[in-house]
Order: sequence, then structure tokens, then C-alpha cells
Amino acid sequence: MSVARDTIDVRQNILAAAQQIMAAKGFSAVGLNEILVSAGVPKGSFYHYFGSKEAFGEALLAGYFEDYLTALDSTLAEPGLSHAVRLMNYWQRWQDSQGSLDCQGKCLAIKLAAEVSDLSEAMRLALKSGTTGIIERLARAIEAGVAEGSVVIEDKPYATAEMLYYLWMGASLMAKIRRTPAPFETASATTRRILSLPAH
Amino acid sequence: MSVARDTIDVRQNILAAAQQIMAAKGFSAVGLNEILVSAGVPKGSFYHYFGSKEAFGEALLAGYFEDYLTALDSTLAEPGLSHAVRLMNYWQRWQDSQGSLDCQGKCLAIKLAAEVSDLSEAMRLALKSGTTGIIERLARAIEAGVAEGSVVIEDKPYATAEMLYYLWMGASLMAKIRRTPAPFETASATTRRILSLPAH
DNA sequence: AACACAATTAGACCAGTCGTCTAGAGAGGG
DNA sequence: CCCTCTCTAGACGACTGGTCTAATTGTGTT
Repeated sequence: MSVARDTIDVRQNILAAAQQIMAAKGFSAVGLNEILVSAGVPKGSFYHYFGSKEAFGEALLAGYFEDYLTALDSTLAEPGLSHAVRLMNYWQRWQDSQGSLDCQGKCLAIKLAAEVSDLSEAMRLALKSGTTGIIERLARAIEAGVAEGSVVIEDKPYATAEMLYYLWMGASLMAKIRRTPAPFETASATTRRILSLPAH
Repeated sequence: MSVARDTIDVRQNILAAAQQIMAAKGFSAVGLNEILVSAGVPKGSFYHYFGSKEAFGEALLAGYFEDYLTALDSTLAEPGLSHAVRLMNYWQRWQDSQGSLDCQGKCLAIKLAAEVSDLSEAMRLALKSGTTGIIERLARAIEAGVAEGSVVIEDKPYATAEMLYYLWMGASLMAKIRRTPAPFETASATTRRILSLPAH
């Protein structure tokens, strides 16, 4: 209705369309045209909403991580479960979303990280703050799990969280290369061992 | 001298130039022009040596892994060292090459994997066979380390090799995002623990 | 109803893309 | 000495890229 509302919708539509397309094809390989056609927004409008393709990419990543972190927060706060179970739920969902049949798992971070972090400082920083947020939350959950006794670790919680996140990033990359969810099995088993949880 | 020799040189020059440029900027973001100018080769020659940009990318990856694997073989066969030390040497060199001052560590696999594996089946397969080769060699070295007693692991050698490779891929990605070699420290410490080696 | 002013769009713009194609340069064999 | 065949040369075509200016549309106030 109001102008402001429509404006936000259009902006959001562009971002949503881009998220799908860029999660499949990357950043440089996708032209604004394709995104705008898919969003039903005329080309001329783009620079009304975003200053440049780079600024657009930054906004895309920022929005992506915002949603991602709130979902992560709720996964790690689900009532009635131990922190150990909550953590494994998180990784189970990661696996489900990345390994889905539509080969384009929707993790923008994995898809764009290598390509974009040498290309645009702004996008790199968006990636950095988003991934740091993820690791921090995982570290807190691990710490809480240790405190309640559902998780036992050898290293410090933060280092453990970092290590597990790297492991799952690498597994995602490898799943893309191999077109198989097998790497997630390996990552999952390792995660259980690192957290001293019983095998699946 | 001979025609054949020169031909190989030109081809190799193009590939060498591309390896540097693409390790920095990715695949789609780089035009053939830039590569050819940098290699001092006219455009007309390109299509004499390669059928398309995609076929070129495939050859680039194949050549990259060929070199990579022979270097890996010699690292893992250095005389007078235990397998445990050889393995840690490999990762130390990984760290050195990736974390170097010229921010463009030269690992094509990390740089191109996510971008390219959804873009070209041929390139994806090159990536797949190359990374599989790396993991196989690591697995053999771990197995030999277990046999000689310098390495102790909980899981099977192959699964351990996979897991460690994922960990280091993820750490490399994160090092790119953060522009810090810190992730390698975490990966290194974890690797030591997984292999039951004394802390550094 | 008419105006001012902001929000939005159409389309031009040029640099750059990949790939093609026609000439010709250069070397080896006979 | 010529003929042939590999390789070089770079202009060219058809097209897409991101960006920007100029015009259009819409809104709210008088």
C-alpha cells in the first residue's frame, strides 16, 4: 500500500531472486539482467535500490546471514533438548539443505566465499561478520553443553567451534565437487567424536 | 627449437598465466583477453590450443593437479622422516603457500571449486579426480604411519584422510574470508590431535 | 484541479565478452 | 626451390556487462 512498503517489497524481491540464482551460478557469472527479469523488475530500477552490483552483493550477503543467524538461534534454543542434541540438529539441517536434490544447496556463504572475498572488500567483510556470528553461537552452545555435561571436549569451546565449522565448510565444498552427500557423513561422524557423543 | 617444443611452450605459457590470474580472480570474472595479453599470446592462437574457455579450464585444472600430486608424492616420500612428520610437513607447506603475503594463495582447487563445479561438468570432474588423488595419498601415508607406529587414529585411515582434507579446505576458505592465517593454526592443532601427535 | 516534487522506469551507452574467420608467416620434407 | 601444414595475427560479429541520464509515473498539498 504505502510507498515505503512497496519499495521494500521490490528490494526484497530482487534480493530473493538473486539469492536463488547466485547460489546456483555464483556472482560474476550472473548478470543483473537475469536477476531482474526473474524478479519482474525493470532494469532501470536496479540503481534506484542499489548503488552498484558490488553494493548489491553486500546487501545480499548481509540479508542472508541475518536470516541464517536467527534460524540458527532458534535451532540452538529449541526447548526440551540437550545442547548436544541441538548442535547435532543444526548440522543435520545443514546436511538436509545442502544435500537436497536440487543440486543447488542454498548456502551462499559456501558458494560465494572463495570467489568474492578477493573481489570485493565489502562483500568479504559481510562474509566475515556472518561466519564469525555462526562460530560464536556454536561456541556458546558447546560451552553450555559442556556445562550441562552433554558434551565433552578436549580443546576450548571456541576453538572447537571454529574447527567444526571449517570441517563442515570443507565437507560442503567436497559435496559440491563430488555431487554426493557422503562428505557430510564423514563430517557428522567426526563431529560426534569431537563432542564425545555416542555414534549415530 | 622443434615445432613441437615451441607448441608445448606456448600452451604452457597460457596455462601458467591463467593459473596466476584465475587463482586471484576466479573463472567467470576473467576474460580470455587478460590471460592472453599477460601470456603475450595473440587471441587467434588460443583456439588453436583449446576448444573453448571451458575446455581450457579443464586443462588448467588437470595440469594443476598433476603438478600438485607429484609435489605431494615427493613430500610424502622424503627420506629419513617418519610418516607423521611427512604428513605434518605437507600441511605446513599448505599453510605457507596459502597464507603467503601475496594474498592470492595459489590453490586453484579452493578458489574454483564452488564456482566451477556447478558451471561445468568437465571442470567438476577434473576437480573430483584431483581431490580424490590427494585424499588417497594422504590415506596411504596415514596407513603407513599407523603401521610404523608414528601415527595413532581412532577411525579408518581413509575416513581420517577425508576428514582432515575437509578441515583444511574449510580453514583455507576461512583464511580467505578473514585474511588471516589463524584458521590454519586451528586446523594444525586439530590435525595433531587426530593423528595423536605431540602438540607443536 | 493544478502544481511541485519525489519515486520509479525506459532505454541508450560503451566497454568488454566469447568465439570465428580469413590471411599470411615460418618451418620441414622432398 | 617450392609445397604443405602448423601456427600466428588480430579484425570482426553478435551479444551481454554494468552504469547513467532523461523522461515518466505517482503522491500529497494547496
